[in-house]
Amino acid sequence: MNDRQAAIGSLRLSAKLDLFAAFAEIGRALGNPHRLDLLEHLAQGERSVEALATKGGLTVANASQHLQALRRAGLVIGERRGKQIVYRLAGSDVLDLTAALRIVGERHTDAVRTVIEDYFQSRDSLDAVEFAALEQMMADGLVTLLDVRPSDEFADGHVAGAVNIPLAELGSRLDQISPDVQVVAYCRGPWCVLAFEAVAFLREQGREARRLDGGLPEWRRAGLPVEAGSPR
Amino acid sequence: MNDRQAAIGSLRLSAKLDLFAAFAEIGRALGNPHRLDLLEHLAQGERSVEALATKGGLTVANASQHLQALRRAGLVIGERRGKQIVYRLAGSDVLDLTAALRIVGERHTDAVRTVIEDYFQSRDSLDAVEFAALEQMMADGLVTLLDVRPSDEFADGHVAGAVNIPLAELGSRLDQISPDVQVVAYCRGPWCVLAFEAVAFLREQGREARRLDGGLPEWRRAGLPVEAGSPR
DNA sequence: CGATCATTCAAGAGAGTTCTTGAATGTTAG
DNA sequence: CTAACATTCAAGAACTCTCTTGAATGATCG
Repeated sequence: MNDRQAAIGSLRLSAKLDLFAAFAEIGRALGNPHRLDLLEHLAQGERSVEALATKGGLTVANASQHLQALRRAGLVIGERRGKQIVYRLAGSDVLDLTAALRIVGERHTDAVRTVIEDYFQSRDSLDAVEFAALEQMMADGLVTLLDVRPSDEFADGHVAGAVNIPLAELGSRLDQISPDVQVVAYCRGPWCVLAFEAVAFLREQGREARRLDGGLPEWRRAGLPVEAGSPR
Repeated sequence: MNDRQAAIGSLRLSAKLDLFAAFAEIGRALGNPHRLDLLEHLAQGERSVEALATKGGLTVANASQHLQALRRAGLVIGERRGKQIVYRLAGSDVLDLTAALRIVGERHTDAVRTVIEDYFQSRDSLDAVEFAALEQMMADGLVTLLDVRPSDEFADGHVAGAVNIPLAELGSRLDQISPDVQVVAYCRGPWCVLAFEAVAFLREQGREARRLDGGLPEWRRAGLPVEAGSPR
């Protein structure tokens, strides 16, 4: 029996480390800002390596390497489609994982609060509109729903009834937003900074503006209406 | 307006990278097998640095460094209590995060399946007993619930009605387990290898044994009865 | 079938992580 | 106040990660 006991002991240690090493690989994949950015873009829909590189501000070779790290961790899947390789999230549980990461970050990490407060003086801009509240406001005609992502992403799919004004054009197209109703802005996800900035800018301009609590992936996942088509 | 536009642009980039860097720090904290092990131990209850170092097979200085990485990421909290510093999980959302990590690992990472299959030839041992099923079996008197953690952890808190036989003593204390009823084994959590090995060993010995789907932290979190006291 | 395009591979410089060792800090007990 | 104790800090060696550059692969198009 002692041989078996010894075997159990040594086996335990290596099996445990191997198992934890596999989980740690997923953790490491989440441990880089660019890779989190890539995951956010992939949460919008599938994308080619080149598209992801452009959106993420990376060289193609570098983006490819990050995507391979994500693939090894089982977070994304790459599939050849014609000349390109198209990546997508490996499953909806990946969204759950990033959401869990976000919740821990929001609650416990001073860094996150500090970053947000550094850029947006008033805490009000943190106060987000829930999906259900937005639907009510839209039904009542009390709101302009503003999608501040770039036009190509809007065209690829957006919340039904949203108007697209990319953040960069917000200043010059302010006259296209009725001053009489509140604005609710959204972008790629709950951490997407575009919406924070749009809200900050609109408030500076004297508009009543708030952020939507979540972006397109969360909206889609809640089974709420999404439409696609060319931007205005 | 153009100044403001430019400001928005540059701000956007740095704010985004800062935010994602904060989240990535949490990811990195999850990106090391020893730190995942420490989190599993902390999920049992609060522990001093020395206790964690011993359980994790680390030097005290090294354990301290890992714990500080976890603390910077907002995953654990350290509090001075007398001469010692006692660490605990920063919140229940940390359990949610590790659970999300586990789910992605189980579904998508070949490495996890490979590791498990390498050590446990029969897939049956993966087939875990749910909490509700266990409660029914216990009510019917059809089961021996076996806690295979070391005695000190058992004494610190365990599932009500469980019997403690640490894995290392399982061979020599086999006669203390009735051969007439099924055995359900559990340990520290869903990835804890002790229970896997106990099940493998018991099956080799011709016993009917299965793993509980979760460990003490999950049981406690489900609001199910926990008792503390000295081991037999 | 050769040209072109998208992606991956390979190698290397620079930065960050991990673990070890020994000293420093801060708290308690006598 | 001093000794003992638990933890943290600091520095350095070995290793891993990240990004860049240029070449290699593999698919499509004419």
